[in-house]
Amino acid sequence: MNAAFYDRPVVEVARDLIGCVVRHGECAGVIVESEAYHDSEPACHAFVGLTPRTATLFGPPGRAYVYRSYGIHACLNAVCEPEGVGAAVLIRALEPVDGIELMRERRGLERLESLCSGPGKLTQALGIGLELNGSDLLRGPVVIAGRPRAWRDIQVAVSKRIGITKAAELPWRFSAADSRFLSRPALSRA
DNA sequence: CATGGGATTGACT
DNA sequence: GTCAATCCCATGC
Repeated sequence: MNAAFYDRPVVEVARDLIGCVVRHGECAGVIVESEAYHDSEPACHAFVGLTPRTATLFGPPGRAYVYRSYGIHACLNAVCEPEGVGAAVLIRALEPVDGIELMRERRGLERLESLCSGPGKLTQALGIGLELNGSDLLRGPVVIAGRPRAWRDIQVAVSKRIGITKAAELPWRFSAADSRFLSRPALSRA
């Protein structure tokens, strides 16, 4: 993975991240669900413009945007598009690959399919907190690597984004077809 | 300075 | 299916 990968239209990057690997320390998982957000549409945090909260989104591509959701959870995004454009891909679900026992400890759960099947779950499983906001996804501590061979020709499904009230009709959610590790099934349409 | 709303989750009816 | 937990921060007075 290189810097140019993220310096592209955010919807393309969201699709291409399916099958890629997120790693933090000994824990890692394959991305099976993602969503695109862009400052031109109101569901994106960057829609309000450049503020302290959105500064990371408008910064250089290839960085992590980590924010607190509902006062409780952290959610991980990959910042995309050129500096000055507020856009990012929300990582919504992973298929656990490495460090599974540590994930189980952090989550307090055994079931493999429940460890990373949601944006707040996977940050808990991988130990990703707000202190990693703005960190470099090419250098770490959190890194995203390209698709393993087995995931090279995976089928990607398209659907509507989940859990938002504004611009909810945009088909900007992507998922690995038939994955058992999604936050919700991808029933849908392009 | 006070207020209100989430890109969610897990527990409960 | 319903609902509370909990906190950052954008907005408005």
